[in-house]
Amino acid sequence: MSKKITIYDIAKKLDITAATVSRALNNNPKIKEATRELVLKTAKEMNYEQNRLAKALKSGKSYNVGVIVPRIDNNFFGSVIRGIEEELYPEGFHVIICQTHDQEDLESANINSLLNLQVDGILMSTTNKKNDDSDKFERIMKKKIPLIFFDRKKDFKGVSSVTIDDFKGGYDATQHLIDQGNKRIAHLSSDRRLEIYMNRYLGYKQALIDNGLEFDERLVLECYSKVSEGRKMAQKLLSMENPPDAIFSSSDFTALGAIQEIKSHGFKIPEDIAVIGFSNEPFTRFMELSITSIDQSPVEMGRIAAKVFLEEADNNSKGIRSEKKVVLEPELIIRKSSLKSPNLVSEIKNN
Amino acid sequence: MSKKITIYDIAKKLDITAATVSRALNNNPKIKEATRELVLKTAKEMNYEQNRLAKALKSGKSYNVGVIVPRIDNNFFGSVIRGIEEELYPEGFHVIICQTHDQEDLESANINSLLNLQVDGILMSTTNKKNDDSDKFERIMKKKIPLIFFDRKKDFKGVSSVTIDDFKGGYDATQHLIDQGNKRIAHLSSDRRLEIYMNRYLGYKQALIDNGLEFDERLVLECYSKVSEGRKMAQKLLSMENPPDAIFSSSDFTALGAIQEIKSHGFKIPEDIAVIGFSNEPFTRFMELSITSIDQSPVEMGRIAAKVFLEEADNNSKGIRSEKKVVLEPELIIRKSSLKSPNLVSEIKNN
DNA sequence: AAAAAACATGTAATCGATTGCATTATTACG
DNA sequence: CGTAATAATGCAATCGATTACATGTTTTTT
Repeated sequence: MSKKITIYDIAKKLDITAATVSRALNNNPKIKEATRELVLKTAKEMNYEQNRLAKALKSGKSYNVGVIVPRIDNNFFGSVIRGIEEELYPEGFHVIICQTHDQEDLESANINSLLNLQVDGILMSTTNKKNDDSDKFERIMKKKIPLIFFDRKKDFKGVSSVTIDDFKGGYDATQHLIDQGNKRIAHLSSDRRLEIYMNRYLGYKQALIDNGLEFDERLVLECYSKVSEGRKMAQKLLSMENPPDAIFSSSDFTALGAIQEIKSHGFKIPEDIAVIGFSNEPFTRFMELSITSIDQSPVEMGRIAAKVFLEEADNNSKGIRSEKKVVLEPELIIRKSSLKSPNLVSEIKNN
Repeated sequence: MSKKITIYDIAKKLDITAATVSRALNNNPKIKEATRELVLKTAKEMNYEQNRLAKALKSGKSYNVGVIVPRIDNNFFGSVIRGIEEELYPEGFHVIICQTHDQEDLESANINSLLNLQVDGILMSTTNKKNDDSDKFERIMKKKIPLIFFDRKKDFKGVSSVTIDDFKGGYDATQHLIDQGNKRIAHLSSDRRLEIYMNRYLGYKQALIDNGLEFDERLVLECYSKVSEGRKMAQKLLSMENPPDAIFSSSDFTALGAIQEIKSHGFKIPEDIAVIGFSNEPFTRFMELSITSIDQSPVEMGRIAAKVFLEEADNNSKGIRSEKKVVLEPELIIRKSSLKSPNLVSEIKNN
């Protein structure tokens, strides 16, 4: 039965006002020490718990932040969310999760839905590909609540973002393949209307150019980030009159598919064809033929995104507008799938 | 600037009362059709959005549910949450995520925190191991909001749960190993104060007994669910005077560690030692030496947990108390790490 | 000891939406 | 056409906490 105890109940019991109780509980300096202690003690005795909805309604702050991702059952996004949650929880914020499944209409719906909930901020990895469709983001900005992009960002003035340097990731991966003696390097890309894929592609291209290698349009294929797609693409590459000697994939999953396909054709990895993925998914290091990949430090990304949010929320309350673009360094994790020089094998990290 | 539009703004504009506006927006039948339409139209024009906090305060329902898991950057829990989110979102509920990191004090803190938020229900996979420490759960039950356990449950009267039949999982895995001709089967267990691990262990034991095999206490080792621990345990097993010919691990990660260790000693899998894991983590099927495992259909588990919550919330409002214990069937996914009979190799599913 | 200053508490409005009850407008019917 | 019945709307309280402002109380100062 135990009904909810409110400050009025405490007030009645002590024969004082709810206002006094509220102040006592909030450490308002105008309250006599004795009163405060009495209130605190009574509150504990009566098992009082603040109604956060009421507080939120009054203050306009819900102490909830919305996080929108394509999907959560995925190591990368799961890890980012973990970082966000861990950073925000100690500050009293709660994290509300929404998934878009890469559908733009769901993304809009999620945004509306979160705004209705009066979230204090939105952290998201967008799935938005059209440039003209920025209304939904403007709705957030109009509400004056912080909007922070992570990984998949959109460029707006006044909007912060935390990303990794995808260009450098693509560049480093390609440079590594070149250093290993590969000359004809293919690239498995993905929807380049998303900045991340475009930048990985551009990094790849630049590395080729900087090293005086030919950039062959036909060696760049676009596909979804799925194992099966990787297999298909590898098949295409293998059937070319002049197949590549290495593949830089913008996804670990397509890299895996490519590896499976290449092996099934009797080719050796990395000797015949070297392969590099992107994201450093857990399985890349678990494989017997471990896969070289680019680590994006997702937990760190989440933590930083959360910190940026906290800063902005703070600035916001002071009327300051801020914009922060954090770019993290990608880390090339060299593993067996790309390392030809036997004298370097010992350098392979086991994790 | 655009301040938030409330029903009062609409009321003022139309020269009617907020009450009428509220009723019109809520399709109250007492409102004249013309008025309703006018209100709806005006609301749209003015870009009205309901303040869910106010509604929640008044109704006592927040349309938020809390989900507590050990961690979210883990395929299993990520997938369960995905299922929960997908089921609840269309019903207007939002999912608030909390992580316990397997620390019981954090679990308590999370529960308190969610209760303060006035969540309408809590879905959780407990990390609680002590039997006496049920106060925190009772706090939830006292609040009369649905509490649903998934995967790692606690048994309380009136509390629902969605789990898989871990006993059967353990039994099936062991039976499969026996069917493959193994006689000395070890078991890598984990903290058996948690029902799931206890049940997997019991299933393993029962299968041995049912098949007339000796149950050797020394072949049961307990460790954390980590790759490194799996290696350690495998080392122990290999150094026995009479090592096992198969290992059933209650975790895919320890299974992987064991496989790595076994291979490094020059033994063949599954010929010398067969290995089975538990959870069907993505990497188990990606490996070249794919790992046999038990699938727990996590997304489904999440969906069902969410459905049970919805039912209970509904019952609750009708004053009905309900309790539902759903037990899902585990599925043995046979892969290379356990399949000795060459004539069956073709049966291995590729996914 | 009176006035001023400092301190502690009370009063009442507010956040935005909902809802039982009262009131008014409309329709129906004899 | 008057009145009962019904439909539509208004009034005001409520959910629980916060807070500017008013009021009351104690302490300090001279």
